[in-house]
Order: sequence, then structure tokens, then C-alpha cells
Amino acid sequence: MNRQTQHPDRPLRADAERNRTKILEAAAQVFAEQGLEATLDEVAAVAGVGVGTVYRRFPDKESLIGTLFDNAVDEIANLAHSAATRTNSWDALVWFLEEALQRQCSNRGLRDVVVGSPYAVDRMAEAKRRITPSIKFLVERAQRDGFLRDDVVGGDIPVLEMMISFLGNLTSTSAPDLWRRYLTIVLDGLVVARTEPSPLQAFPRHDVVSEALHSVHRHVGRAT
Amino acid sequence: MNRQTQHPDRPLRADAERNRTKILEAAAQVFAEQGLEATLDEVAAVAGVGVGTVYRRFPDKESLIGTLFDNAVDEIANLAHSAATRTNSWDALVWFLEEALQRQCSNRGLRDVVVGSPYAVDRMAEAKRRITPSIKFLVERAQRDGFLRDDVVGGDIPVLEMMISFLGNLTSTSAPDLWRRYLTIVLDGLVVARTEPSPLQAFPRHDVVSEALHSVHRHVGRAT
DNA sequence: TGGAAACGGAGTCACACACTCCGGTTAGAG
DNA sequence: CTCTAACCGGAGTGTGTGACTCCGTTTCCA
Repeated sequence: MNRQTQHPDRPLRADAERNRTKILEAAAQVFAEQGLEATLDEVAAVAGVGVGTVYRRFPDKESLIGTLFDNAVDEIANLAHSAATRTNSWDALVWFLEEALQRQCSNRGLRDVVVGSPYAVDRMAEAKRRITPSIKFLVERAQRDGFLRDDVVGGDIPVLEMMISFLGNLTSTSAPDLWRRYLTIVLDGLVVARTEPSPLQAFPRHDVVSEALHSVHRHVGRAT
Repeated sequence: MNRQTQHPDRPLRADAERNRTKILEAAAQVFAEQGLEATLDEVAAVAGVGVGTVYRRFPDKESLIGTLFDNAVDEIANLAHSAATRTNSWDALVWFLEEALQRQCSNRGLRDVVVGSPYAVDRMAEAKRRITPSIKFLVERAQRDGFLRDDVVGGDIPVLEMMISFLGNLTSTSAPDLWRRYLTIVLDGLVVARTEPSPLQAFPRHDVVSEALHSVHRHVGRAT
């Protein structure tokens, strides 16, 4: 039974509203760090409230994640839109990728949604519908201006983003900017032509990279 | 208790040996398709034997996965080694990436090990030790010959492979060759300079891509 | 100040899997 | 052919996990 809508519209009591906010913030942080596998108990702990309180505001885990996801999509949609207002079409595309990736790379929860965790499956469709047109515009404009190779397509951009952000998620704890190095390489592959490579951010010490890979262990279960 | 080593060396009975092989083949297939989360019950079912039989040959899940992983590493090490014997240094590097990725992209289990599933953690170190030198050679030779940009490093190759193979894993069921498109772009980013883009494989219909993303659902649990 | 609204968090429940156990079957040595 | 050690199947066990509920207590605010 859904407890939160006795009178659908009555505003929440002050403390309740305060807690709702704390929960949302905590959830954003916890899911970003741990992915959607994180427990609502943990979210509650970080928010400094009891689990009961979480369930009083959000009927179930999915709806909490949904709210969060909608916010994230809003943000990215805005990014794409405001990139479109920039004058230099190549810089606009690069800027969009950098900004979007910065968010995606530090948000494991977002990845989980995209990869198809059962939470918020249908919201993905809506998200794509909202973002696709802006990206298409960015791509085609950069092509008209002779920056971007002609054989790529709007749909390639999300795929490339996904590809890079996986890497980012994996290394986010110990080499949080490593993904930029590979974005540069990809961008050098997207440009129509070039006479020399763009400068790359330094490659981290090997132990950092491998440690990064193995610091993932959320669930060290069963295999002890 | 470990049941399989009564007399460490005695050869297995004919039927037992036959089953061991069936189990190994089934496990390779199942883990490649589903990742390491797959159940040994499922492996047994595919192999056409009972779970008990699986546990009689392999003391636990980890050791079965370990055996499989060692095989996969062998294969990739051989690839790297035999790439080194090729005369054209750029073609050698590209060939290695294509071959290695073809394997990694169709093997979700491999990804799980690399990403740090608790199975076979220490085997990773050994694997890296074996493969790293050959890759270093491939990279530096291609740089000396003026093909590969100078600012990349041996360690970049596994990272790029990882990045692309995530994508591959995600789309392996419905667009099994999609990763090649993005490998081409990355390679165009790795080359020292170029006057035009390399030809790209066609971009699939949009519905294929998104369906690909959402066909992943291994565990549709809890979120119904 | 009364009572509706909100709170906390121990407890419930359902499920998922790695692994075991044992009664029945079979290979293959003598 | 026979006999037994080796092998087999798969129902069952044990453990862990995590979403969600319940209810006695506390807090807001009219």
C-alpha cells in the first residue's frame, strides 16, 4: 500500500520536507558511488534517517531511482541544448562530451540504468527522445563546418559516451580523470583529418591503473 | 572436502573424462554468454550432467572459472606473441587488437574477471605479467616506424581494449560486430597523422542498438 | 495542548545460489 | 561374468542478502 498520498496535494510537514531532501541527496551520492545495487538501508544511514522514512516518501526503490534518473537526464539535456548555442561547432561538441562524461564517469548508478538494470527501463526511451535531437544537431553542424568526419551519425555519440564512461566508472576512485586521456584519442579519431596528435594527459603509474580496476569489489560475497 | 584427489595421478575413468570435457565446454559457453553470475546448475544443465558431477571434477566455482580464465589468457598471449612476428608493425598492432577484441567482446565472463569479480583476482596479475611485454614491443615498434603516435604507452592498449570490449559485451547479442566501428575510430585516433578518415562499418538501425542495450537483463529480479 | 503526521529501526519474508549427500548406476579389472 | 571402486544425478541444505513492513515513540502545528 502506498502511504504517502492520503491527501494527494497537501504540502508535507516541514520536517518531512527536510528529510525528503536529505534522502534525495544521500541517494544521489550513494548510488553514484556504488551503483544501483546499493541498499536503501545505506541510503537511509547516509541521510541520517531510518529506512521507514525513506519508504514513506518513495513507495519503492525504483521510484527513488527514477526521480534521480530524471534529474540526471534533465541535466544532460540542458548540456546538449546549451552546447547547441555555442558558435564554434567543434568546440561545442567537445564541450558537450566533456561535460556529459564528467557526470557519467562519476556516476555508477547512471551506468547501471543505461546498461539495463531493471530499474527505470522505460524512462530510458523518454530520455533518448529528449536528448537525441540536440545531439543530432551538434553532429551535423560540426560536419557541415568540416570538423567532424562525415561517416559518423548522431547515434554514435551516445555509444561513444557509453564506451568511455564505462572506463571512467571503473577507474573513478583512484584515477578520476583517466577517461580524459581516452576521450582525447577518440576525438582525434573523430576529426576529419589532422597532421599531428592532440596532447594527451599523462598516463598514470601502472599500479594506479590496476589498483583502480580491482578496487571495484562491491560484492566480495560467495567467493572467499 | 575435496573429493577429486584420492590418488592424485590416476587417470579418470573414460566416462568421467568425457564429462569433464563436456563440463568445460558448457562452462565456457555459459560464462561467455551470461558472465560469471551464471549458476553452476546452469552449466551442469547445458553440459547434460548433474551438479554433483561438476563439483566432483572442480572443487568449487572459482576453480572452474580459473581453469577457463587460464585458457583465455593463453590464447591472448599467443595472439600478442604471434603479432610480434608480423613484419608490418602497424598491421600487427591492428591485427592483435582485432583478434583480441573479437574474443573479449563475445565473452562476458572475461570482462567480469577483468573488472574484478572476486573470482580469480590473483590470476589477473599473472596474466598481465605474461602479456605486457609483447604489447610493449608491439607499441614501441609501431612508434619507431612512425605509425603510432608517440605519446601512447604499452599500458594504454589494455585500457583501450577494455573500453571497447565493454561496448562489445553490451551489444554482443544483437549487433555482434558493432564494436568494430568504434575500433576504427579509436585507431584513427592512434595513428600519428592522417588526411582522411578510415572507412567505417555501417551504423545499425537505431532500434537494434537500443534493443541491444536492453537485452542484457540477466537478473530481472527484485524490480518487478 | 491534542492529535495527526512523521519517525526509527528491529523484524519479516522471499528468494537466490553455492555446495552436499546418498541411493542408484556403470566401467573395467580379474 | 562378476564384483567393486568409481562415478552419477539432482533433491535438499545452509547461508546470505536485501526489499519492504509494523508499531511504539516523537514531533510538528492548528
